[in-house]
Order: sequence, then structure tokens, then C-alpha cells
Amino acid sequence: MTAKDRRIMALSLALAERRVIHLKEAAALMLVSEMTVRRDVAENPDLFGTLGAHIIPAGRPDLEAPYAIDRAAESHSVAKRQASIYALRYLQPDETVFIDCGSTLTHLVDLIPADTRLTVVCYAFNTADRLIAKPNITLILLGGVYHPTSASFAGASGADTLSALGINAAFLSASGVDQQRGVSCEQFHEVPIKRKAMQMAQRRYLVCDQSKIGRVRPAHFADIDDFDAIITETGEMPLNTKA
Amino acid sequence: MTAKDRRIMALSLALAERRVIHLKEAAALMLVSEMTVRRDVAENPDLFGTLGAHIIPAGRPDLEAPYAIDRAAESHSVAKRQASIYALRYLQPDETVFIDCGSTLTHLVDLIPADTRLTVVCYAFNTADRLIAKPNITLILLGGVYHPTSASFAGASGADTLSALGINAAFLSASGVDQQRGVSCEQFHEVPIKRKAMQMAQRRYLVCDQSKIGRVRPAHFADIDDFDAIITETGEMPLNTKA
DNA sequence: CCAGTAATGTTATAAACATAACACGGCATG
DNA sequence: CATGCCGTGTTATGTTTATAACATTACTGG
Repeated sequence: MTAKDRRIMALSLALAERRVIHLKEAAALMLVSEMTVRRDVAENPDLFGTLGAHIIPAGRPDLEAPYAIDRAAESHSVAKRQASIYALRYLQPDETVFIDCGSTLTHLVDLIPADTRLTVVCYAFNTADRLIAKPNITLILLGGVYHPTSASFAGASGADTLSALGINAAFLSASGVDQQRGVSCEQFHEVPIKRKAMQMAQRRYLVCDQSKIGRVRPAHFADIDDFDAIITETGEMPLNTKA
Repeated sequence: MTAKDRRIMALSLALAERRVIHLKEAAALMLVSEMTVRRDVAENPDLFGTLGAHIIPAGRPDLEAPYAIDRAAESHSVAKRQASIYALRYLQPDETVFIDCGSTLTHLVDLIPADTRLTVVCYAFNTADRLIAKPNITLILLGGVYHPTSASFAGASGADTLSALGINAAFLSASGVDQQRGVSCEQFHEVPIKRKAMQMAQRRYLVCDQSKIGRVRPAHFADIDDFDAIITETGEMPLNTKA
């Protein structure tokens, strides 16, 4: 048993350093046949996964699910992407911007050119994840307790940190936008951060797809004319008739 | 040009939802031949990468580099893993623990069983990343400005948040441990958080490999007998003769 | 409308990969 | 010291993937 154990140990180790390792490489590494490595991997599905002949760490629940176009349509990802393309025009280089959580704004992050220098404040894990990969971004993450439903962090210190920052533009997301009942989201814990970010920002943009218009969700956080513009897949609609 | 553009757009979109997509699936999705998708992918190496017939988002600098055993040996990963195995014994279920940044403790995180319920406080991105995947962990991330060198966040609010937490055990890392000159790390911004975490914790463990013993690094943050134990690949050495 | 070029598809062939079947050696247990 | 199991390697076979060459279609500028 011990030789085998050593192998799976070594393989986990190698995978901790690199994210993938090729079957052939792994076999050469521990001086056994590819077949043996295959069997090791197959026997430990909780540890290892595989993409063709490449061994990867386990826990990629996204691999199994076939990509359903309807699911993508349902989630309005094309609309979100398009809205983000419009929103990108409001993102000025060398500024400090706040980026809200939610899947819409991850598209915005993806669209930021690699050479754009920017300071970004965020509180969502998936947003931070993408920003870390970009070399010219200074990232400020608001911490707190992690909420899996929105992949975001929430806590008192987040709003505190925000108060000490000078923010040029805030990009907010919402899952409900109603003329009378204002702008709302699903999670209450997002509200204090959204509000504080809007308060601190010079410019406020709401980015969402048209399907959100007319909907009301539980957590209200702003009125429509608190924003300088609402940006959807059909373009921007200037507001701020208040000021 | 426009049809092609639409395709790479759609492919980016699909990859934003799932992390990988199979060549065949992608071809079916946009109603072109696999060959065309191959060419699309090959023409945009800055957007897409490939693992066999699986298309993945670009920016995996770890793929190209062949896995060098010497580099692994150099980084003492086996020793770190072993030290973490010993450290795991001090991790009690249902407690609140602090986990420091640094590659050693990412091993500890990897070793936490999936069914262990735990509240974990951390401030390193790679630590948080691994913890999010674990269902029974409540994660508290200390935010702040991101420092790429240590993949960690630093800021005043981190220490503040810590003061409001009750921590049972703190697992610290270090890159220098010297009998006379105490325990030190590379980055000064880690010091306030390390100190506060130690101050708040009931039990304090230093986890590092033997190569760190006798070394002194720039940022001093504790003395040796501030710890309840120092845990290395050879096992734990109880201390705290102070108390 | 035509030539020329870019984009896409098709096919052929080689390489890589997956899987099953069987062979060999060690090393426990009776 | 045989028996049988376990771990491992080898081989054979079919499938998938990679690449290049060529055929077809679509698009462009004149």
C-alpha cells in the first residue's frame, strides 16, 4: 500500500504547485507506467480529475454539466456582456472605481483591457479573482464574512474602508429596477456596501440587462435617479434629472 | 470579419460561464466545424488556451513550464506538506481559526477534511480560494489592498475586524526563525495582522519547514516563545515556557 | 461582374489517448 | 511451499485528437 500512497501524495503535491500535470509527465515523474497513474487517478476521484490526458485537481463541478444554450439565454449572458461593453466607455484609465458583485459586472471586469491602469474596489470573490490576473490593476477587496450565494464578502469593515477611499466611478448591479419602487437586489447584506459606495462616488452607473426593468426584489438600495445613467444591452439612458 | 468576431465573443462568453468547453461542444454550439474553432482558438492565444481538445481561458502561465522536480525540492514543498500534516492535529472541528498567508499553510488548507466544520479567518487570496470550495467552512476574509508578492490583502480594517473576533487557534507562517532574533517574514504589511491574530488567539502555532530555522528575514513579528508550539516536517516542538 | 483573397469546410493521415485483456512478480495466508 | 490475490506492466485494439493539404464558399475592391 505504501508505494501507492506515496504516489498519490506526490501527485497531489505536484498538482498543488502546478494546476495541471500531463499523464505522461506524471508517469515519468514517479517512475511508473502511464497505466498505473491512470489507475491511481481513477481510484481517487475525490482528489483528481482529468481533462483528456491532463490530470487536474478534483472539484470542478462545472465540467460535468453540459453547456446548455437555453441556460445561457436564461441567464441573459449576452445581454449582460453587451451592457458591460457599453459600461466600459465610462471606465476612465487611472481612476479609482467601485465594482459591485453579480454576474453582470464580471463581464465588465473581463472586458477591461490588459494595459489599463486602474484602482478597483470590490467585494465579490469572482470579481477579485479576475482582477488579480490583470497586471495593471491595483485591487482593494472589502473583506468580511463570505456569502456563497453572491460570492461576496460582507461586514462592517467593508463600509468603513470605503469611507476612507476617494472613488471616481461606481458600477452597480441590481436584480430589480422599478420606476416607482426603485432599485433592488436579492441579498440584504449587499445593501450597506452598495449605499456607501454610491455615496462615496463622483459618478454612479447602474449596469443590468433589460429583463431587470420593472422587477422588484427584496432588498431596496437606491432610487432610479440616484444614478447618473442606467446602462443596459440597448445602451445607456442618461438620468440624474435630480441634480 | 463580423461572423468570426461573434464566434470568439460567444466562446469567451461560454468560457465565462463554464471554465472549460470541449472543442466538439464549442463547434456544435456555434454551428461551425471543429477546424474553424481550432483556428479561432489558435488565432487568439491571449484569450484562449487549450488542454487537449478542451478549450480553457487564457492566462495559465503554469501550463507551459515543465514540472521541475528540483524546483519543487527547492521550495521544500514536501517538508511544508509534512509540517501541515502535523499541524492538522491542532485544528479542532467547530472552532474559529486564523490561517496566515504563505505557501506552507495552503497545504494545511488542502488537508482540511471536507466534512470538518470550521470558521476560518484569513487574509491571503490563495487560502481563501481553497476554502471557498469547501462546503463546511465559514470564511472570513480580511480585506485591504492586494499585495501580489504574498497574494495577500493588507489594510487597517483587517486588524480592526480581527479585534472583534474570538479566535481559538492561530496558525502562523514565517520565513525566518531564530532563537535570539525571533520570528520574521518578508513583507512588512503582514506584521500588524500577524500580531493582532496572535494577540486574539487562545493558541498560537508556528508552521514552517526546517530550512527556515536559523534564518532572519526583514520583518520581525514575534518571539519564539510567543508560540505554543513550532511545527515542522519533523514534528511539533512544544514551547511556551513563558506561561 | 470578376479576379483575388480570406474564411470555412472536408478529407486523409499520423499521433495521442482510452480501455480492456492478459501476463508477471511479490507476498500474504493457509 | 503452494495458492491466490494485489499491484503493476504490457500489449492490442478502437477511438479521439492534431495537422496539413486541398476544396469550396464568401467577401472585397475595382
